[in-house]
Amino acid sequence: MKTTKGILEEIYQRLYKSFGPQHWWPGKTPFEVIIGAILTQNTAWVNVEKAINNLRKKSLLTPKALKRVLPKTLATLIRPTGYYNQKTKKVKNFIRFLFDNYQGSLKKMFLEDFLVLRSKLLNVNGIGPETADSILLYAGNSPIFVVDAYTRRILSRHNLISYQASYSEIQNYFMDNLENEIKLFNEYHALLVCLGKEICKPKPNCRICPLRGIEKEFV
DNA sequence: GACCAGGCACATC
DNA sequence: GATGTGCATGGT
Repeated sequence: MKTTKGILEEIYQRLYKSFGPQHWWPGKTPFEVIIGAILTQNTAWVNVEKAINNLRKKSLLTPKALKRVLPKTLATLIRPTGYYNQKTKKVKNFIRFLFDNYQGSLKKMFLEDFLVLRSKLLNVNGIGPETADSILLYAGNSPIFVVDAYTRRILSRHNLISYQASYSEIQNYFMDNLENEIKLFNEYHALLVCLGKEICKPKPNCRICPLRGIEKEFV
């Protein structure tokens, strides 16, 4: 009989052993992380990279530049990520939020208590719980666990949570049972994404899954 | 050509 | 609170 804490540690160890450190987030600056977090919503990362590169070429990866750019221009540049009209509004909404509250300064924004900032980010149209938490953890270096579709799929496949569990239920499942360490939260989520991309897909390849049978040890 | 990808807002019950 | 739908490109 293992505890939840025990099985979460076991999962982490196995993933780390299989895939190694992930060095997340795949973005050069905190601002780039934030834009990437918005653009990757329900979108393959390879397409986000194309959009980020388009923005970089036009020197648009700064708050000021994105404040000035015309929505139509922005939409064209982020087209590869899909939903480009929606995402144009989302990016613009975040930029407006950043200037209205923090004079366009990420440094000032992250001086805010991270739970207060979280609730403010959730009030920005286009930023939901996963995007907010990704911003807080990977751009702001705050101790919060990011939950995504892979997390839900992997845990429910192993009968550790219900597939219908809410975002906060899954988040608490981790945060109530893991040490409150930024580095651990960072690496753990990245490793789950790695497993999800490689193996735990809609059509899984359980034969080579490093977590195979882990739920049986739990009972 | 079908299926999928590191969500979210909004309408409706 | 749960469930359904629109948003859209690009890779496999």
